[in-house]
Amino acid sequence: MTRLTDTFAALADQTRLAMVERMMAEGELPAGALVQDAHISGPAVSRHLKVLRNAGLVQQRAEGTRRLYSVRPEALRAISNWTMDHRSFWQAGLDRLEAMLNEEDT
Amino acid sequence: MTRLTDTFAALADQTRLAMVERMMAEGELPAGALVQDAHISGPAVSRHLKVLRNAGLVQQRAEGTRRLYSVRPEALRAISNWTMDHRSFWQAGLDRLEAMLNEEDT
DNA sequence: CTACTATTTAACATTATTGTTAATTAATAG
DNA sequence: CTATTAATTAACAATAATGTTAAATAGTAG
Repeated sequence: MTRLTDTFAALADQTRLAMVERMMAEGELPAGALVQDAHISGPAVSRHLKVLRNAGLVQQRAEGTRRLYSVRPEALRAISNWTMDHRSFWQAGLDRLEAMLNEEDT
Repeated sequence: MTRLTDTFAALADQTRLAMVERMMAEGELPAGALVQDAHISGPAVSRHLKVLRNAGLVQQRAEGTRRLYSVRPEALRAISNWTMDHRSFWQAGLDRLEAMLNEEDT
C-alpha cells in the first residue's frame, strides 16, 4: 500500500499535478504528449512520471515504442477518503456537500 | 491564495500529517504538546509548524508564552474540492459516496 | 543490419528539506 | 532585576529533489 504522504508528495509539484489533471481530463496519454505541455525536457518529464508511478498515482502501459500513462483512480480515492474521514472537522454542515452532489449529477 | 501544490507539499511528510490529524482530532494545541508526540526536537517541530502555517494549513494564536495551533478548515476543504472536481474520474458510481454519507450522518 | 522515433537511464550541478545543537526572544514568577 | 518556561531563529551538516545534456534501450521501417 502506498502511504498517503507519498500520494501527497507526488502531487506537491506543479508539473506533476498538471500532468495528472491532464490525464484525468483526456485519459491515457503517451509520455511524449506530456512533454509537449510541460516546459521542461523529456528526461525531466520521464522522471516525474516515475515519481507518480512509484507513488501509485499512475500506471503505465506499453504500446510499441510508446509508453501510455493513465491515472489510477484508487489513488484519488485514497485522498478523497482521507478528507471524508475528517469531514466532520472541515465541514460546517452537511448542506454544502449534499448541494454539490445534487448539483452535478442526476 | 495558497496553491494546491503547497497544501499537498505540507501534508507530504509523516510528521506534519500526524500533527495535522492530531489537531483535527483534539482541536487547538500548543506547540509543546506537539513536540511530545513527535520523536524529533522542538526546533524541528517548530519549523514543521512554520511550513504548515506558510501553506495555510494551520493558524497560530498566542496565549501568554504559548503558541496555540489549529487546523484551518479551508485548507482541508480545498483538497476536498479538488477531489470532488475530479469525482467523475475516480468514482465508478455515486453509490459509494452516497452510502458513506448516509452511513455516518443521520 | 542501419536508421529513426520514443522514452528512459546516467552523470552531474543546484537548490530544498530536514534534523541537530546553541543562542535568542518573550512572558511570567519571585 | 533574575530565573524559569515556551517557543523560535541561527548556523550547520546530511539527504533528497529537480533540471540539464549525453548515452543507452527498444520498437519499427526499409
